[in-house]
Amino acid sequence: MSTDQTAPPALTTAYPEPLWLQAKTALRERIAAGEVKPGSRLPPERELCQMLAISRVTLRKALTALVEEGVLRPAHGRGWYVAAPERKEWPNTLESFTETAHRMGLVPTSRVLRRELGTSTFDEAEAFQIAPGTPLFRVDRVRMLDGVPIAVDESFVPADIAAGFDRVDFTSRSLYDTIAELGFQLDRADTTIEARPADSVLAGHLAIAAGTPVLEMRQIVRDRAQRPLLSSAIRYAGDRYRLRTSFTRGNPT
Amino acid sequence: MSTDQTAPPALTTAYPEPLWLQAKTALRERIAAGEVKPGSRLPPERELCQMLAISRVTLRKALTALVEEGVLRPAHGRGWYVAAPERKEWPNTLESFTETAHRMGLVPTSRVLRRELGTSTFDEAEAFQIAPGTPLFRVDRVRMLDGVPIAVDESFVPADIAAGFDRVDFTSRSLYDTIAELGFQLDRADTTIEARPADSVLAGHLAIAAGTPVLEMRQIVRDRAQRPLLSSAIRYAGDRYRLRTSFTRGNPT
DNA sequence: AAGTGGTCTAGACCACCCC
DNA sequence: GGGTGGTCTAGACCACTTA
Repeated sequence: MSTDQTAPPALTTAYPEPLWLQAKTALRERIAAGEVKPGSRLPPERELCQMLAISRVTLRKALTALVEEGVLRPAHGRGWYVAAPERKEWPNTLESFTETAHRMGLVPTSRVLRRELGTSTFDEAEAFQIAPGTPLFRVDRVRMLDGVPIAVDESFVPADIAAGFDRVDFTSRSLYDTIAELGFQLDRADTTIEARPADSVLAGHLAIAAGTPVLEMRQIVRDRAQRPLLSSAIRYAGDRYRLRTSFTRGNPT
Repeated sequence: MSTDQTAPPALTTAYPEPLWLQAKTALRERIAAGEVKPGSRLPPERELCQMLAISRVTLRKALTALVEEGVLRPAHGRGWYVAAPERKEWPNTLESFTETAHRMGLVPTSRVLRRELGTSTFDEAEAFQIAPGTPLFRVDRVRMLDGVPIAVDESFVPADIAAGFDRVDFTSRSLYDTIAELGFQLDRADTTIEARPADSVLAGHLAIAAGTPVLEMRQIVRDRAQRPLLSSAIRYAGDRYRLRTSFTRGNPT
């Protein structure tokens, strides 16, 4: 055992966790605990080095890693700042109607316009990759926030998946969640979005004038086997709703 | 020892580019040139240090950056390997205007309406998390397919990033690609989408009637450090365009 | 001018892989 | 073993911000 050059075993002399990782989690926890509030500055690097008893290079590795996580932001001659807590858990998912409602502190409800078991038309069959005439479960709903109509949702589900759906109360339940809770692995949703004028029927349901801009989103949701589970068309009153999402362009982590 | 502790930098004494960045591009170019083929090993770090005349820490910063780009893969006791040029299609990217054009066999072009260096307003400054009055580069363009106007694009870029952009021909070049080629790591694009009626100016550019539905997409594109690089608002004629994407669902929980 | 982050170095030791 | 990447340090200088 030759001399250990200096390194007084500060607090944690453990091999399992690299020092910079320990520092990173320590810093993140302090920030999460509110010791340093969002928007305010961290102590200077040289100071943090003393506090954590690590070198500056190591500290900076921890700080840089926290930047990638979106926790910190560096500012050259000024210091390290805590980023606004804008953290989304699933950054690549579209914010759902329910999520939007909760973010805005509103109550989402639905009024069922139609709910039936029919047979698929040629177009529907093509979308689902099934034979025309195959039974399809259909639900049409007006979706509301605090009782104000926001959108009209037309959804189709293959009948074999939708067994028992005629007993579900879709005024408060999400069709999406209902399918997921049946154990199906929802994987991806191919989506198109466009702006269209409202026709008279839609305008009636939304209490807007015919011809008013409407945001139309069509989705086909598939499971891991790429089997279509749900096809939906939602039409939002243009001035009452806004889709929110975050696209990624980088490498996976 | 004769000392001169502050060793004069050897060959590349350039201030503008950090050494590790020079090393990174040098390595990437060598790999791209085929000097090291995909799947094979790079020379040992200590050797590369000599070749590039830089310290190991600096070299490793370059190597790590190339990992983030997907060019290299580290293997602990074995070496650094050139990653297979697997071009993954990131599932959650929005189909770009150019991609849409190619898929449909049409030619995308742009007409520049405005291109100027101005100062940021309060709103713009807030979006970019910079001080109001900070210089911003702005480009307004009409985007066309086979000469038919499809959308109007208003984009803002911080002036320090946009250095030299006044010499770029944006009638055929993508603003997005231009930024990416400068070496910025575009990471995510926070997006909102809504349907609005066209105002008279917009309607004029798109040759549609005022009040016609328009699809409005606003994005803020950030790099890995979550620094805003680009803010844009694109308004598509409702009956001439459709956004296409695919969302994935993080399903655990 | 002082304070802060950004870059860089030389050298050390550890953990992993393979012979 | 010997070679390789992974971590860590102390100290230096540079660039940016603020006063």
